[in-house]
Amino acid sequence: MQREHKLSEKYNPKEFEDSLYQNWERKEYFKPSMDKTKKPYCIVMPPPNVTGKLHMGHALDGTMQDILIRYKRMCGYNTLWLPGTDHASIATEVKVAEKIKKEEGLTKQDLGREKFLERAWEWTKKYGGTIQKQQRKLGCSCDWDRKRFTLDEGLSNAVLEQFIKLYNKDLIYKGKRMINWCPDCHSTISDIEVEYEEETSHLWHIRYKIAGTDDKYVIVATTRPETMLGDTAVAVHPEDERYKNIVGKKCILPIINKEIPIITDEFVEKEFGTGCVKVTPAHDMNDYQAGLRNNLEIVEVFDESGIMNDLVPEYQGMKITKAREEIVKKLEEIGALVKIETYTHNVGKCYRCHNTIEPRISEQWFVKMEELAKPAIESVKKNDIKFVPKRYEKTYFNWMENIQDWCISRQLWWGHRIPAYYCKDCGNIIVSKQKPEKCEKCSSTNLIQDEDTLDTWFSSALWPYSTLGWPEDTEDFKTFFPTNTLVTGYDIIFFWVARMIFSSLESIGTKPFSDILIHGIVRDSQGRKMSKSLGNGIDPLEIIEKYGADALRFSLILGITPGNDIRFMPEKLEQASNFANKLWNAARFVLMNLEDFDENAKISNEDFQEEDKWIISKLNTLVKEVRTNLDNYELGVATQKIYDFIWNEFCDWYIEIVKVRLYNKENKKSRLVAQYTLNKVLGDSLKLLHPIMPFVTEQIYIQLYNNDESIMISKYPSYSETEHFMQAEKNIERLKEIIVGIRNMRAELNVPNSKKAELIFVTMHYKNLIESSTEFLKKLGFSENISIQENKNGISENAVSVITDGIELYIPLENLIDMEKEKQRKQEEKKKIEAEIERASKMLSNPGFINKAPATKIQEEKEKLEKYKEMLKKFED
RNA sequence: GGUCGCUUAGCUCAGCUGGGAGAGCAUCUGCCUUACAAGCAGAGGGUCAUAGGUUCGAGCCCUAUAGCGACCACCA
Repeated sequence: MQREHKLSEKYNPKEFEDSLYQNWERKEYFKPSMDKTKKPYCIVMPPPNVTGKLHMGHALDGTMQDILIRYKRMCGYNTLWLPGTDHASIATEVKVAEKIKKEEGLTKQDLGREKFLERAWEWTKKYGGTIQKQQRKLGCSCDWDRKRFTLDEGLSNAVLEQFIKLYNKDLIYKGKRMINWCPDCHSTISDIEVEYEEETSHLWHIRYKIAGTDDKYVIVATTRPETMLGDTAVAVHPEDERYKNIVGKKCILPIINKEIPIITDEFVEKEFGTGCVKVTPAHDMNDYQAGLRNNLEIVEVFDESGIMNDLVPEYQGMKITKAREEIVKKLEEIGALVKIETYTHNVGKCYRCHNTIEPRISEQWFVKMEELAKPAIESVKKNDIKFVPKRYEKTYFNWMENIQDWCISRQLWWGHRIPAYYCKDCGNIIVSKQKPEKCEKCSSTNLIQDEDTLDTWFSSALWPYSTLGWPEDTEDFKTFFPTNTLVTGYDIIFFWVARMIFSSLESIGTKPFSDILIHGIVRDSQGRKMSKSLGNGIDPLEIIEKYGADALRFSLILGITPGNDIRFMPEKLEQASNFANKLWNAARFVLMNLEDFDENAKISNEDFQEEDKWIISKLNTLVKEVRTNLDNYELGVATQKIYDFIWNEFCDWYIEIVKVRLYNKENKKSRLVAQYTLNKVLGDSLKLLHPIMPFVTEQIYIQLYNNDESIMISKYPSYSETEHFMQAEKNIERLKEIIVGIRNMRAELNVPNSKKAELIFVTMHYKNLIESSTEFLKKLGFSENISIQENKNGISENAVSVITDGIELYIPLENLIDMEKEKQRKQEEKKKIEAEIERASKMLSNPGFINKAPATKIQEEKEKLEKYKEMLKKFED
């Protein structure tokens, strides 16, 4: 059969990446087979923000997942990779509000809830598909028909179901607590959404007069003088001798001249400031706790927008910052300000808008964490769920073991509205999926729903099962849950991973996934985090445009270790793209020489020449190792090994060795076997590489096998005992050594490759091997004739020698070289061997080594010593 | 304050359960050898942060120290 290939002369990913992808999608290769006889394997994709754009982090995340899913698919699993997006409540709401403000000059409130949500949906519909288009560009083989969105009907139902379940079990409650309030987003945020930033400010020392005295004072130090209006005590450490005498007395709050008690509490640090703390339970987390312990009154100073309330009319209506200035000024006037120190401390900021967080007391919905955390810790402890790398377990435990209740209500509109209804008449709370007809208690129909929505992570926490159809008992859910691998960055272990675990354990009773593959973040070439403000972000789409998706994927994966950050180096892209190019050209060569290849020809082991067995055996070992690496999530090493094999073994050696056979059309059998081997090795290499570089491999594969079957549904190569040829591996390695020796010698003695020279081999053991390899030895050894003899008889004293274990090679080059240089070279070689002998003998003469080292190791060293001794003799002959 | 990670060639990083230090880029020397100059063939370059310890043997295990980084906690 005549074959021809259609690979263009230059590797150009743009020519084929998109069309291959469309073809895969059209043929529904991304869909699970739902074949019951196959083992299921499922990855649920971490949902990016619905209106987001693909960044490098997504690219890394997507590539890793795609490698795993493609690998498992080729291994015969019934695979599902389920994609989707998150509504990202605050992020989206802020963006939409900004747009409306900019375009129409209206605020959210002007527009009203209903209208605002309409706009948000419009926005979502407009930008919602962007990231998925981009993931397609990257080659992600997700089943797009199953894509989910956290605000979909099904998922929203799951959210309600979960909420009600937890509420009925008393695991969700409404309570008045101190929460983190973002005055700008006008909403609560959870503890982990607060980011602490260092800020240089002041420490104001203020004196409070002790009641009943004229000249006795207590001095407190504070970073927030404006909250002093809400002070309801001053606290000192119980063991602080300095203040023993005033404890239990009262002091007078300046400005409002109110008497407040002086109390003791353990939370006060004696060494800090003056050792006296003003306690403002309404506006500080610690003070709040201290207030609870000491039964202190709670006095609020400002409202939810950060505006001073009517506590002191003078400051009413001021912003916090303004009030601070005014109050400091006032304190100075009345002589209560003792000193101002410059002070650097951490200030809590909103992770979204980066404005200062105000701790406030407010009535909110919480998830009770204590009970939920226990099984979540347990399942990781007993390895039911495994972190890769393992060290992240510690991070997880640390957090889970110290977890606080989770504030889940948000004063936002874009999200799942809390399914709680309040009876206006009797105050009863009814939690139900739909608005009840009437109050269960008083039968009033005057019911209103809670205004708040849920934390976006509440719905994300259900993602692994809500996307599969839960609470319905769907086919997908039955087949794929619990899912297998979760791939995500360490930055969302708390936000997301931990919450998925306890949510699933609680409401379904099983883990949501078995393995958690954690990766780091992609940094810029200087190691900085990529960020909008720095403008150092690299757009994966630009990279794909320039280098192709394969190169991007390869550069992100090669040589990485799980859980470590990676630096994005443009040089690495060059490497990746060069590799694709190398493979492309190798494929062109193979295809060129396969034009008359008979695929149906029967080849048996006896037909192979030594080099065929060598490469097949090498490939066989590679297959075994790569499978193990991929099974253990060592994507970086697996990639490195495939790269090394294709470039350094297959291209650099096998193809070069086999050229002679391909060009000699006389010896049909030899040529056919070479063709067979090329075909097989290239084909299997493509398969091995396919999960990492899906596009080039497919493009070549189609040409190689000249049919319609896609590489992505082909069988991943597996190790075969019958393809293991130890002796052939050793033999070819020996010949490689000889050839490298010749090349070295020529380079060092400046013998141009165009000067052909005779090769005289002296060997007993490798006679047959060399005889059967003369053709390629001539080519790679820059020679036109080769002779083999069993001893050195008749060889010129001045012939250049290359000595290896078991083979001596003499090359009569006397007329072409500087004999002085050759002598030096020989001396160097000899020295190296002597050094080896010394090393081995030293080891073997060490009684400790002989007594304690494993026998195999000792034997190995003995053999080496013998070998080098033998070689040294050859030098001295 | 606590936890974790990193420190290996000029640069960016690999190095699995301890058994002769690797890659890519950069540098230097030769090559347009009919798949590939995005290439081929060679070369140089490392007391594996420091100091101890365990071991016959340590880049790898243990202890301490230093520098860098991340996360958690939050002393007002």
